Amino acid sequence: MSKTSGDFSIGELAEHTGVGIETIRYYEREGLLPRVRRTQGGHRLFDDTHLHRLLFIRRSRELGFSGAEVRALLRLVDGGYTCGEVRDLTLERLTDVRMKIADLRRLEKTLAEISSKCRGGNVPECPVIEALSDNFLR
Amino acid sequence: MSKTSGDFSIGELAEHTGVGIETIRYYEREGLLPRVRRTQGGHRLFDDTHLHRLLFIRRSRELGFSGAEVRALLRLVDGGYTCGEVRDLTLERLTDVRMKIADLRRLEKTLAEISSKCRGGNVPECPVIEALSDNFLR
DNA sequence: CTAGAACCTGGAGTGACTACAGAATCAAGA
DNA sequence: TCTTGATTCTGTAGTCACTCCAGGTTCTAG
Repeated sequence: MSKTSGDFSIGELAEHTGVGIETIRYYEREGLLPRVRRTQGGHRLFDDTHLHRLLFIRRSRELGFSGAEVRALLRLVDGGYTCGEVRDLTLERLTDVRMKIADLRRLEKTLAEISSKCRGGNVPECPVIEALSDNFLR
Repeated sequence: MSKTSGDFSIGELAEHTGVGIETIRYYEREGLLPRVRRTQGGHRLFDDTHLHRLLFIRRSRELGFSGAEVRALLRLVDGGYTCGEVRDLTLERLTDVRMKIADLRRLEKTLAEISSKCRGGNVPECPVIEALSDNFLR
């Protein structure tokens, strides 16, 4: 089996998707990507289906889905999913993200407050430190 | 050295803070918590300072600070810094937090968008999957 | 045909825990 | 005081999602 026009080497696939070579091999090992064709010499030959699946995986990961969740999404894709199942996963993720944002905004407020009280200089006693240890993160 | 009124066992500390026993030991090993007193038998004896520090660490971790970042925050608390240094470090954290918030808000927007298009149910066509599969995310 | 770029496998390392085995210690009741 | 069962101890290994490396093989352009 040799490379034809529609095929990618692993390096080309990595370049097209922004996913590292090692990571692609890892995904294959873990079964997120299906087993792939090889050349006589053993080099991997990918095609468009791999490209799409890999982009799907990358986007899902970027959105914060865990490996297991990506696996679940892929199972749904592969085997006749229902819209409801997918929506549940997505909404769970959304709730999670919103909670993290709320937490970070509280922290931002605290950090902004205490840093605004400080005008720098070499004074070794700084009220910020007290604010940090007492107030910080309630 | 034996346990007195102000002391906690590791189990009590875990219960008070919601941090697992193994994780507390891990933090001590990694130097996030200072070396702790022991009974004659070798059991750890914690006090309020450990309690506060542990709560601080837990909260920071929950907010997505890495171990290294928590370490930096703790150095702030521990002192030995001039007011100027403290302010710089605080502002660095603040920038960091704001970037994290921006990232998460983009993420939230995307998740909300794609999940809002979905009405659930048993329909086998799902806009979430389509969104993940197509080029529509950037 | 050859040089060197790209690729291969198997294994180890990372960060931040988490789990476990087997031994020692502790606290409370008889 | 003794016993019993809960708790804690150390040290090691496992988890997740990669990432890096060594040492060897294959591919491709000139």
